Amino acid sequence: MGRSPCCEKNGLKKGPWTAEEDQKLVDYIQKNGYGNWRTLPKNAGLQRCGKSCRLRWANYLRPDIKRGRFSFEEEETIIQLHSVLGNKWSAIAARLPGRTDNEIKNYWNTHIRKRLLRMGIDPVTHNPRLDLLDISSILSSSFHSSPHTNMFGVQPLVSPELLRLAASLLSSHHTQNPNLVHQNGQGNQFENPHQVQENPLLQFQNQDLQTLIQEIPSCAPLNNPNCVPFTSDQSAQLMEPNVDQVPSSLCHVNDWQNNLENFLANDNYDFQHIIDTQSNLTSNDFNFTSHLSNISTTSSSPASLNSNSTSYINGNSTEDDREISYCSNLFKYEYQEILDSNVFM
DNA sequence: AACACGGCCAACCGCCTGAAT
DNA sequence: CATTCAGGCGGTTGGCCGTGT
Repeated sequence: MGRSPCCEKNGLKKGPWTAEEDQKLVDYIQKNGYGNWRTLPKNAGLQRCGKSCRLRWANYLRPDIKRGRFSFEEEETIIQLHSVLGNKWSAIAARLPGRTDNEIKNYWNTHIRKRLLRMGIDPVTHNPRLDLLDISSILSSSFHSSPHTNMFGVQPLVSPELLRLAASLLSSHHTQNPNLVHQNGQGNQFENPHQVQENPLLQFQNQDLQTLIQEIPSCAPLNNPNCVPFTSDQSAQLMEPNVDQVPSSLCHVNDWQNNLENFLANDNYDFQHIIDTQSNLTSNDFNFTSHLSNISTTSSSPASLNSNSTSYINGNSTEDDREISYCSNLFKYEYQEILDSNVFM
């Protein structure tokens, strides 16, 4: 025989907890501690099963739970951890003090996942969505002549061809590096060892990519101490028509865009050489920036001004601003991944 | 004011693993 | 060794609430 049943399951209450039930549970745990969820409800005078009590305590009543909106740093941490751990919410929660797995799971499904999809990023693989590449290809063909936005309100970050190449390179790198393989053991959907040998990007030189990564202008880098939440004064300043008053720690989106465009036009990086030597690539493959042009024109948040696409990038800004930051960092991250992999050796 | 709709999130469901018997 | 269950986890649901019409 096995263990005896923990409790009589008939007649137990389900559904939302009342304040009275919460108080009973808190009082009991404060006096006796928790651990034996099997006997706890009976001892605490609750008509609930132990499982329900454990969940209520862990997700809501625990005193060290942090409430309120997720910070920019927390959000970036979730995205980065999810790219490595997948849907291991408890493992992700273990690295975010005060946040529960349930809360992170809900936040992912209601906010982050949708935003990644809107950005054309597969929230499962964190790679560009292959199902959008054909659409992106059509839209990017008129990239130079007309800065139109696509159905998501943004320009493609990179060309379809480059996305495909990056995706295949990343997938080969992920399968080579055990630290980047999901814990559930599932392989990357792009896994194909032969792609590495066939990929023309392999002919890029290490120095070219290193130069590219180092010189891409930064915007709101992760963990940058200068990227701090808006104070009320700063928010007020952002609403003022005189944009010269904006604190220097904030990066004006137009400045960032101009910097990036200047960089791309700079002779320091010989794009033409790459284009000339790679028959699969064209000049369109190196246009990254105009997706910013339609950002924040409709937002009424203090982080944005409503005219002329004036948005500011800092550590605690609007969802649009977070998209810019994430796009930029994702772009740099992808190239760093390519460089870090040993496929050039 | 009434209704419809969609977003959010607390709580439940079902499965898996390891421990107890 | 087989059986049974507690605890833990991820997926899903249903009700509440805000917003739009």
